[in-house]
Amino acid sequence: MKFEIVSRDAATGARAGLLHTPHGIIETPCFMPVGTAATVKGVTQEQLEQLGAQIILANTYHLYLRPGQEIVREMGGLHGFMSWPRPILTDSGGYQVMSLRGLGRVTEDGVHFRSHLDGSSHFLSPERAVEIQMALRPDTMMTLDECLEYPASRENLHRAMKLTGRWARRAKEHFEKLRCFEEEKAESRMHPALFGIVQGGTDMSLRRESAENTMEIGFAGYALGGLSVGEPKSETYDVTESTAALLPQDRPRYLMGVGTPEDLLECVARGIDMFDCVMPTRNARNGSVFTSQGKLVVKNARYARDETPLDRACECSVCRRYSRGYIRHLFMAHEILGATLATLHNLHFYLDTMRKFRHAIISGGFEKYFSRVRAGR
RNA sequence: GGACAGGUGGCUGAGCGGUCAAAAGCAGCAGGCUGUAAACCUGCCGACCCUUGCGGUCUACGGAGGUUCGAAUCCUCCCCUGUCCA
Repeated sequence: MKFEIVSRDAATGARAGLLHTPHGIIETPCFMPVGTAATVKGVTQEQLEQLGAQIILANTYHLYLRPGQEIVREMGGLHGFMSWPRPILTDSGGYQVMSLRGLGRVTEDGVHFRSHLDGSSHFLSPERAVEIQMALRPDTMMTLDECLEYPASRENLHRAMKLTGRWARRAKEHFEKLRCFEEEKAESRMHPALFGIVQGGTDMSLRRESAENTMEIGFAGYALGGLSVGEPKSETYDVTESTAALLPQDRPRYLMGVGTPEDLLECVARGIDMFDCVMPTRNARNGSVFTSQGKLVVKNARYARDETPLDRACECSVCRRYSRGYIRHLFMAHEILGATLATLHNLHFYLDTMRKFRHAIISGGFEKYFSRVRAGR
């Protein structure tokens, strides 16, 4: 997977690049909407294309449980299955180790867990995660990692980081084996790329060790995991900056699960190329939208008679046509369209924000942009 | 006209002598959401006051009386609603 850097900001770590994938070229920095169950909740694939989403996420754990990776494989992989022509990144299920921790048990081999759907027992290993993802056929897949909640003891962080490292090596080896097998059978010329994940919490010595180990194994791209799990913002930014600086210049850097619009700006400035987060979609469904003036809880009573759009400065299809008063009504009436309109707006806001960052990096105005936006807060 | 059943906070609806400003749900108000067990979750939800405390005062379980130290809860009368019988 080729990654070219098109432009670097002179004053910050920000960079603009092009990531070549089997399903097209992604302009970075980029935001990837989250579509866990092979759907970005509330919007259609056509709408995602119109919004300019270049790449979306899907989830190994969730798709393994339902409908099962074999069904997805038979139906043309994720791209055929969900009729999405652009790139897809699949997460490995590492996040579910944390979010569903009550249902799982981590061992050296992998994760034993009970399905949150029906309680049935399952086992996910680094090799298994690779196999499932190979069947899902994304453009980019992730190694299985262990993601810990904040706060975690240094001892536990160390253990999880070392385990993630051993899992990364196993995943890489299995991935290479499967790839060779595919090549022998001439099944595919367009292989997914595998990204490794750096763990270590907010402890920089652990982060450094994890980064060095992950780089030694060698991946097409490097992700920072285990951030924005409850730690103070300053720590998130410091760890991101210091860890990004350790990673190869010529590989994409992916900050997993982050974040707010503010987080995106701060972390683009620290050299991150890729982001994903459920915030724009989940918050939208819960009646809260992002605007150029900050967060707006559109379901609040104060907007009942508000004829203005969600964001006056926004040019999205929702803001061009619908009022806050109408959208609030849809939420109060539990009409599904409310969630869709808010999601369309939020995704536009996120995607447009990233496009602006990229444009600023390329045109040489990123630092000015960065300072202005920071000063505006 | 008669026989039952019933009238409780915006709604539905528990409570059936004190621990009741009154369960629960809904509605309403607000907050939270960061690699999605999330169209979810949490808090508030009679009024007023303050030293904001498992604080005080007032008003409140159809109406008016009564019994009782004490009544949404028991008694009497009245009003209203529903079902059934004439």
